[in-house]
Amino acid sequence: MNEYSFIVWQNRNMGATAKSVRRTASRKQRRQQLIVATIKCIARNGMGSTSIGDVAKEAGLSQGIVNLHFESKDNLLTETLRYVADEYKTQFRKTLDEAGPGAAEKLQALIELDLHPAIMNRQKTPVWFAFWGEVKSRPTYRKICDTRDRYYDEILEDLCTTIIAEGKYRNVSASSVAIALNAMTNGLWLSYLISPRSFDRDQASSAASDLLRSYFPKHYS
Amino acid sequence: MNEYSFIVWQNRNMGATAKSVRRTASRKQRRQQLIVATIKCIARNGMGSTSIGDVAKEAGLSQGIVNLHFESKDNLLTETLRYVADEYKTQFRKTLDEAGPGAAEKLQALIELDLHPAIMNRQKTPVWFAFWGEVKSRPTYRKICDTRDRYYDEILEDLCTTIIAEGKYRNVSASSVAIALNAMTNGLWLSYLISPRSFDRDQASSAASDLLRSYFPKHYS
Amino acid sequence: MNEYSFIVWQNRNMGATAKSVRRTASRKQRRQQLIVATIKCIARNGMGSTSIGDVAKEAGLSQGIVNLHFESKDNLLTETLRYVADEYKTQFRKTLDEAGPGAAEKLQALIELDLHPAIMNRQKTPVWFAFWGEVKSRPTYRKICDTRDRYYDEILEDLCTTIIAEGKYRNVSASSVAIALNAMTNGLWLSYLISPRSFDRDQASSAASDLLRSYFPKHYS
Amino acid sequence: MNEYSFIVWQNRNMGATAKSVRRTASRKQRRQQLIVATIKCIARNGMGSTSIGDVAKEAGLSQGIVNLHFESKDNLLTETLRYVADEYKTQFRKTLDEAGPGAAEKLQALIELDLHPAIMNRQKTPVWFAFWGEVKSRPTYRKICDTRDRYYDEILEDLCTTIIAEGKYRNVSASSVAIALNAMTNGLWLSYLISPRSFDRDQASSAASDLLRSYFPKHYS
DNA sequence: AATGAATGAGGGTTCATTCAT
DNA sequence: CATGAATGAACCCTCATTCAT
Repeated sequence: MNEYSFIVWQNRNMGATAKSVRRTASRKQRRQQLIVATIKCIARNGMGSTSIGDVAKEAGLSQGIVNLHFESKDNLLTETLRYVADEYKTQFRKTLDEAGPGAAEKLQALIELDLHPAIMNRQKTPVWFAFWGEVKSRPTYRKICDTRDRYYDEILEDLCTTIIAEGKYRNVSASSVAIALNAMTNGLWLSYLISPRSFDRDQASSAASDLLRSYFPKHYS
Repeated sequence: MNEYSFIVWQNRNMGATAKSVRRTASRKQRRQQLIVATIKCIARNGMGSTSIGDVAKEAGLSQGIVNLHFESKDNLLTETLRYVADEYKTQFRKTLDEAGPGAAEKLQALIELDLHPAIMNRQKTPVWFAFWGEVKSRPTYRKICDTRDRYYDEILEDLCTTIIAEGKYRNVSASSVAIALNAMTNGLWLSYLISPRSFDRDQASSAASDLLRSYFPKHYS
Repeated sequence: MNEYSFIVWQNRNMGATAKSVRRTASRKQRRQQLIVATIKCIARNGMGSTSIGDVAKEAGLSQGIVNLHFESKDNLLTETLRYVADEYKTQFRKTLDEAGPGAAEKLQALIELDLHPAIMNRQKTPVWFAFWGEVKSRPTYRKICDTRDRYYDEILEDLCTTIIAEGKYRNVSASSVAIALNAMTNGLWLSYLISPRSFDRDQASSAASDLLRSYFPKHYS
Repeated sequence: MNEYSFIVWQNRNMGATAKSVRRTASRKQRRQQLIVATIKCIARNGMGSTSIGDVAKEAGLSQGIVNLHFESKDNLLTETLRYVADEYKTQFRKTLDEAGPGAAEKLQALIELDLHPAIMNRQKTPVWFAFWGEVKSRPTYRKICDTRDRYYDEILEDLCTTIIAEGKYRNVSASSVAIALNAMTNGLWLSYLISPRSFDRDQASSAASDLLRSYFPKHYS
């Protein structure tokens, strides 16, 4: 790559990473750059139509780059899923910490996070489903998803336990509620995936609120 | 085909058709046979690893057979999704008709149908997710799924409307409940997909019951 | 084939054969029917895009019919070429016999035959070139074409010999003229093939006349 | 690639490139190498029996190479025709420039070029006919051939115009002669194609001379 | 570290041929 | 004789991977 084309290349990437990625970007940066490109490709074309070449092109790099940094496509995809899961977890954790102070507020905030454009959007939702679609035949994917799921469930169940204790609710168990809430949010992603046009975020949000109110009338009124 | 391979072939087909079908299978039967084989392959290996050759082998037929009956792989997959969706709808309709007599019983029966081994099993669930994984990039898939979804939603909402009227429930709208229930059942499929071992069908069932009871305490007690 | 579809089929073929082809058309009739269909297909789609299935469809018959009557595609094509060559020869012979009375008139008539719409048209010309295109790799084609060519040449040379004797022309040999005339007519077919729109039949015809006049001024004035 | 197969590979390529070209061949060189291989294959096996695999093997390269450099077989063929046409045009132009000084000499030189072994040989002639055989069904081929034809015609007509003016010939028009000469040379190629053994280059040459002499007796005596 | 030409296995598809009906 | 479902080899093309530069 000569000096001129390097500059072109550099500019081309400005949009993607918001800061100058050097030719000798550190290993970690390059990996992330490729993961981000992978996400874009999967979101745009689906898992089945995402080739290593597409990813490289999306990243503005050369053919061989993926195998250089990830050894195999399989690896890239696994790392991509891990990245997506981590990102989700980070936002989840942050919401959990910042919302409050009570368990009820935290719970509601977490539910709403799942409906927030930062999480449920035309980029991320398809990626989740793309990976879920392969879960059955890829044990590694399953494991990563499972971990995320358990984490989510555990925290939801803790919050519910607190809320139930606070409200002395009977007739509902914390685990039941956690299961239902977890399922519901994932299910709403599906509705959004299937009919992104007609999907009404507010309606979904109020459906979630209604549900919480039904479970815990004293907390959500 | 020599004698040995004929017998192999015959046996291989026993499962699918329960009797030796040779060149006489009607066009419709052959198509169904191939669709069933496709479902098995997708469930076993995932969408991305299902080749036309695999499907043909699974059906005990030759390479060219798929293109002979479906013209293209795309077509086969679309027809497979349609088949799966129709099958679901049939069971759904049957449950709706046979359960009863009241709306509450019907609603509960429909929710439980989604958790029933006939619907939620290691074969069908992965197939649904395999197709959902491609929804973003395949408008046809989206449409078929959308239709199924709307149908489901509509009936659930009707039932909820009746129940709400019967019980004079306030604080919940029929559409809210329908959305939440639809989302929840789909979400439970995901939990089942991700952790088929630890997934507890009874727990899921009771979570669903708890939810219904929370919404409509007078009906589910 | 039931009675209704038979009638449909029968009608469909009326145009092609101008008389009722029975279901039990004699072997010879069927063969011709298929050959005619082959010619149409080659003229329309080219040799490379003409499949046995296309031919059968064009003839309004079933897949297997070609192999039934011709054993192989190769055979069908060879027979088609033979048919085309025979047809040409028949018209050539007829022209030779009917034109006259002198050699000069006969020669001119033969040249003009090659430019006549009955011979040089959008159906036949491409077929000739389609076969010539394969001549190098198909000895059988070569032989058939060669035979036709020699026949043509021989007769042309005879006529020229007569004309030269009549006119006591010097400076030209019969074989030279025959070679040139034969080449020219075939070459005009190429011009017609390549630019059927801008090709001017009259201009070609007068070019041929000019040529004859240059060779034999006393005969063509 | 082990040592033995490397040597094999090296030898195989000697003919084509006269020195070991490995992965370094420039894009343009590779394309030409493949085009040359294509020409050989078509000349040897005919258009219909020339597969991408054959071409790659002929070039001593791998299957995927053609699509890497030409994107599709269609493209390769079109470029091959273009190459052949360009090559012809170059030789034509060179002959036109170098022959002379008069128009008559130039004309004769051009006619003789078409009969020269450098142009009319067992490699090139079949290739021309292979492409002409597909002209009807491939508009792109038609266009390329048409362009070549018009170029040829135009120059021939110009030369004839000059000659006619010089010799004050009557009874012939420049366009008539150009058409006839063009047709004749192409037609001679056909004779050569059909009977390469018995085709007599000298006889063809003298037939051409006779023709010129008949048209323009004052110039060719 | 990065490139991109090259590979070759595997995919979807076409189609001449076979054969039970 | 005729059909058309079925076969399976061969095609073109894609793409993960390798490797000389």
